[in-house]
Amino acid sequence: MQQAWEGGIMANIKDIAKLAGVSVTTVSRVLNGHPYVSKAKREAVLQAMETADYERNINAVHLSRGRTNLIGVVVPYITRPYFGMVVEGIADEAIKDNYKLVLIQSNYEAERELDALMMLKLKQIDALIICSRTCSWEIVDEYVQYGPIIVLEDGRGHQVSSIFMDHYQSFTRALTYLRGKGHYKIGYCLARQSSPNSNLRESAYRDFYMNRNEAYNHDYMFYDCVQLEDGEWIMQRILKMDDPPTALLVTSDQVAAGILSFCRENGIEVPGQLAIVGFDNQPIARMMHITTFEIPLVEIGRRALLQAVDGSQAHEEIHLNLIERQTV
Amino acid sequence: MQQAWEGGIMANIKDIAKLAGVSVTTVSRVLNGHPYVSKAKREAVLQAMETADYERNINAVHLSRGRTNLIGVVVPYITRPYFGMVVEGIADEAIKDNYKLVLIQSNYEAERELDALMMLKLKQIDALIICSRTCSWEIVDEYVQYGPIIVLEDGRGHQVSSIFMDHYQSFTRALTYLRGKGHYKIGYCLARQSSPNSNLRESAYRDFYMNRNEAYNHDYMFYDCVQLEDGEWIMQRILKMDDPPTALLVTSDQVAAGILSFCRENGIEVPGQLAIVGFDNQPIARMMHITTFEIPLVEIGRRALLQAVDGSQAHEEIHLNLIERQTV
DNA sequence: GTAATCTATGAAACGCCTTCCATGTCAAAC
DNA sequence: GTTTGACATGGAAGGCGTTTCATAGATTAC
Repeated sequence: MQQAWEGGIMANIKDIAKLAGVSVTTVSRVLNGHPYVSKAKREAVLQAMETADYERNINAVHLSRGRTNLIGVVVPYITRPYFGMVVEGIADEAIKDNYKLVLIQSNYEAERELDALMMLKLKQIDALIICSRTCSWEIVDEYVQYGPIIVLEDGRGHQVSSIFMDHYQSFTRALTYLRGKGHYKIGYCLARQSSPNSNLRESAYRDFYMNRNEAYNHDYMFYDCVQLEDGEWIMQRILKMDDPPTALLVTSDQVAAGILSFCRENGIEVPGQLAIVGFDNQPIARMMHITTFEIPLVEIGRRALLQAVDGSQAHEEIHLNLIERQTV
Repeated sequence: MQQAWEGGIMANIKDIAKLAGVSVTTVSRVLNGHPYVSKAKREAVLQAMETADYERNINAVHLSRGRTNLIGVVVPYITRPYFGMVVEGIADEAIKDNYKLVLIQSNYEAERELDALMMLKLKQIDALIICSRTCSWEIVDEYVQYGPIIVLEDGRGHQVSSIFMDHYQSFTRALTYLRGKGHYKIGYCLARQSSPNSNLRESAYRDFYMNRNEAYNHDYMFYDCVQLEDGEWIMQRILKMDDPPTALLVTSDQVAAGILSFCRENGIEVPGQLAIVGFDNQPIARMMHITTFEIPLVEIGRRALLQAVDGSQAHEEIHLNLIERQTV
């Protein structure tokens, strides 16, 4: 299918070659900045491109090279600030390396993630960054042969690159910190019940109590806590308890903010009656003075992109810092 | 460049044709679900594809078709909830139509937006949705010939599709509403000083006061207000005023939330001392009971994608509804 | 002075799929 | 009994760069 061009037809490399009186090879060399082109011919080619208003057919380049300079990014929901920040970092870095991003919003549906993996297989994207995995490792492992896959969770033991946080340690630290402040009845709010990160956190919690030979209350565990609004039902449930927790580890500042907001409106003193530790250090945590673990999400996004471009396998662990503010 | 394949080489359509004993045309027909293929051959082809673990080279398809099923989306910052919600809508709808998104974060740099326009020209994307424009109309107009361009602002008079809000009317309505509540000293907080949407709002403001032969105070106008944190400096400035505004039109719920939060912490009564009207109806507005104009951002994103796919030119105007809560 | 390099250049192969056009069969229509 | 149209199938012409290989003159090396 020929392309429209002002006054005729979109020029292609052949036309340019003819116009400049050289071979297509030479034009290609000029196009790609290869050496071994005489100054005279280079100029003739540039002139011809100018005259014909030439633009490379990028799809032909992709076909020929077998690469697209496109990198896939899978996020469950782009509206969640956590993922927004990661994508921001990825996008910032992508520009520098002349990559573009293909955004795949998975809604945590395996099928959509599979779609993204398939794009990698079909070489529509050069690499894939999975910000929160839905597919099983078995499936992901099948696709590593087609290109770099980067995950934001502990990927050691798999042929992927990964950049992940020390959730076990952070949770342990948070628990110790709260214990130091006299809290024994500590609850937590997680996002997905059985995500890799959640598992890590739950083991940290279990171990913390087991190591001390103490029992813990299953009512203090909340799942599917992801957004502001979730603060409300969490607190409603806590209010109904005979023996409510005195502290809450909340793995998203959004949820922490929702909880805190509810408390303020309902006269529940924070940290007096309820201490709150958030995660992420999002703007809202700063605004509401929430004590939280800082996660350098933008930076993580950047590094993920670099890993994607680099292609060599690596595993980076990120240590989180606790920022003490006013909710503990 | 041949592709690796288990035990040899990635099969291509020719291999399949040979394996199935048919022509490549027939294979292509099966691949694309065209009619006029006998059941026997169709099955033979499917069998062959199975055997050879065939996958189409998507880049070849793109080259051949001159389309990529990719749609570009330009947003200044993906972390801003406003754009996050729009992109969410776009992504939701894109999946249904089997389109993927290429995300271009412009940071309001014209060059990056130009990059996106260039992708359209090079047919790397089939259409482009510009959520907040940076380039001049002259430039955009040049690129409409290469494919559908959709803008989220009033695009009437240009060869683009557009979906936009009645900002003039909404602002007028908000002002009337506040006046009805006894407010004369009304200020506003805008994002970019000279964006199309801001201009609309400023004219509404000016007209409102001019029509009444009243003067207005230039100190009451705040620009570059986009995120939570901006609430603070806005309020700091207001606190320093001898004659501060009694009401504020804030064109982002994020900023409104920041302002409200500051007020609560500093004993400024809302709406007693300061009334606040937000825009967007984001989750945070619901949580903080902010009176706000609802903008159906996700739905707008959806429609934008539909316009992109559809390709026919259209201009949709969206009317905003005021949601009365507790800040006026 | 001759071998080894470097510089320049182009033909042709390669990446791979879609689609137009031509051809042929078979059954329904008149 | 012939015409018409639906159904089937394949050849070949696109769509367009990149890259390998071959060739040859110009230098440099020893």
